[in-house]
Amino acid sequence: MLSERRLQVLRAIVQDYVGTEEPVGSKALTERHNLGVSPATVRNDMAALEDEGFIAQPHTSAGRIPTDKGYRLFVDKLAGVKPMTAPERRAIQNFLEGAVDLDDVVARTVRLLAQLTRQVAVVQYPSLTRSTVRHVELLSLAPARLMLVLITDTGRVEQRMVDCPAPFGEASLADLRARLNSRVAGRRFTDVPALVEDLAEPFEAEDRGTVSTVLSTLLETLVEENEERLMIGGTANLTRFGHDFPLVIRPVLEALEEQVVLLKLLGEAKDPGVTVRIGHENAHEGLNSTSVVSVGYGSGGEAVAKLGVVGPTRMDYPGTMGAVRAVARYVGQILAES
Amino acid sequence: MLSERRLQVLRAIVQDYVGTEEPVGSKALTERHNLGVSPATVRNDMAALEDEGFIAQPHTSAGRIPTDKGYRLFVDKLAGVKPMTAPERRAIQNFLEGAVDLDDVVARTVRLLAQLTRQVAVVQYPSLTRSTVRHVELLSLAPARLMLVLITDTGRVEQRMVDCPAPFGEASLADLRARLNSRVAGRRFTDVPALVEDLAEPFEAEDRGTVSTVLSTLLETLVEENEERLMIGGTANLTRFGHDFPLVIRPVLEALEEQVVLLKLLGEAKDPGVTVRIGHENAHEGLNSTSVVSVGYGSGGEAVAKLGVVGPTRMDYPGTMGAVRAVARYVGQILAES
DNA sequence: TCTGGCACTCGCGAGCCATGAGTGCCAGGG
DNA sequence: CCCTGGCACTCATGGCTCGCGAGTGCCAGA
Repeated sequence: MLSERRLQVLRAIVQDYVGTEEPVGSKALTERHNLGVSPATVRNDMAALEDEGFIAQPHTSAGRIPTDKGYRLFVDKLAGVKPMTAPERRAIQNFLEGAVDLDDVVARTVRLLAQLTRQVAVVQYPSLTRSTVRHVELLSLAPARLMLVLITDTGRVEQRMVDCPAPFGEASLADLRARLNSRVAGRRFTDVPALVEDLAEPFEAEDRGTVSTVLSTLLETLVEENEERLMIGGTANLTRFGHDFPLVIRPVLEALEEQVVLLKLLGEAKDPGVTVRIGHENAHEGLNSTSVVSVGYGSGGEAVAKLGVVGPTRMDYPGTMGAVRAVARYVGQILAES
Repeated sequence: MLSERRLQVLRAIVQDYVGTEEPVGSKALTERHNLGVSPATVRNDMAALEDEGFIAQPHTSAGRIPTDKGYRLFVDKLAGVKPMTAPERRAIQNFLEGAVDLDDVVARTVRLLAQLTRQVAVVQYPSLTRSTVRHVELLSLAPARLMLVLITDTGRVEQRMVDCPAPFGEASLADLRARLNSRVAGRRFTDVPALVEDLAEPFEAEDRGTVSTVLSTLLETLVEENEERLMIGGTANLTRFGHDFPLVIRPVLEALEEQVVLLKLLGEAKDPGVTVRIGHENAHEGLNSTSVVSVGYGSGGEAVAKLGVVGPTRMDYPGTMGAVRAVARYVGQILAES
């Protein structure tokens, strides 16, 4: 097992490297951190850390840089989450409170995260599956054409066209609208299928076709919208990646364009708290030299979606984790209020 | 005035430079294009073109590259728009026809444009001001709380909460819904304010407050939504910018994050056809080394929004213009159908 | 187990030079 | 008057050497 001092050496290496972007040597370490030992001792410790795979040297006569494994240890054991200061928290709250609708909340959150962390921010829209139905509306656009509008408790609105197998009268429409809402309003999306199962029964034979078409469209909407949307921002921060960045930035940009990839990325994190995936821990190849810090957020006790940032593995983990956690908390509050 | 041959020399320079990314010299020019004259003659022409500001040399002993002014002349006089081939057109149409709703149309358009041009694509959502109202729906969420849903002919849906000054009965609601739709359905957004002016009059005194609240919310929606949305994609193509790209890419990414900047960018183009803004012709500083190719598109004869691409000034203008024009045409078709 | 000392490695930047692409200019010919 | 071949000149580029110095590993002694 690694001695206490060796862990401190690792911590110092991570901190210095994150700060300077340059490989850190034994001498510089003893100067900047008072470890109470000489460079030679530190060298021995570094050799041990390298044997264990926590640090590596880019070329023979250079200092050491942390490996993914080194960052992992740092995050797990050596560093906490740096809480936001009170003024920062107030600023976050003020900024988010100005939002007028759900799109705006998400847009503001992305901007905020990107600015606070100076990294690329990713925010998932609140998921429909965990949401509840506020209202279902049916509009008649043409004799055999309806529009179905679904309104969720998070303020999201989804609409679908429905082509009816047969003309559908206004009276039937009002009837269906009333029955539908009395069944599903206030209920969770996941419960809806069971709740509407026998809804077509009371209708006249001629209307049943349309009713079941409407119902299946509704159910489809629930399922389809599980391909959840998300918003990203702060891509300009990619230029902070480092000197070799032309090679690194391209796959990252490509990955960021693939919503599927990002959703999987966020989805993988199962922890209730802040999750950090470092370098090769990310399944997607293009993101092998990035770290992803993510956390769930939600309007109640329950997480309805995730948000996070993507940055270089060489990032300020405590600060980033603190910012991500704080933003998630306040977004949750805002959603609960509205 | 520039002789015919000099224009051909300029055209050849632009084409070669776009192809090779390297300054082009007199000898290479005569070899690759059969101009029928010797390198020495070309040199004289080049000197003249340089005097006029159409080309420049990065350093003394290097070839020439086109200036913004050179590209401008090329686009205006020397190059046409390269039409898409039939298979390309079919592919565009097929790809866009798979779209299920407006969001999907825009998303697909962005992807398509980015792929065809290998550049950054920007697509503006169809504007509300030029659209017409398909339907206005009013839902009662609570005794004194309504939801207003606005559906446009382009398939866009906007919703707003309305807090009523007094409870509003179901009968009044149905009445208002009917009157409202009979007035505005099928009408242009710009005409709506005049059309609903006296709509509150037939109502009972106790309801008038609510009616006028609803109306003003509706009008607000029209105005607010002039802050139009847009979608961008293909940012990974920024890596094609060239060798010096770290310096260039950053301001571009920053500009792309500012929707306001992009909207202004697209808005500036007034031509009915494809508009090209080259390098410093772009008002925004960060985009001084990029060119923007944009065009309006719309579901009828009229343009309801713009789309375009942002790329390096050294781009294949004829091909890009062709792709942009073709995509706009097919998006218009798709919108008209739905 | 820590420390000081010492020899060794090797990436980096400076300086130097040859190369060659490309230019401008000029004098001669159609 | 315009085009052409020739010629001298410029200068960025790439290969090369070389010294510097940061950083290491190892060892002997406290």
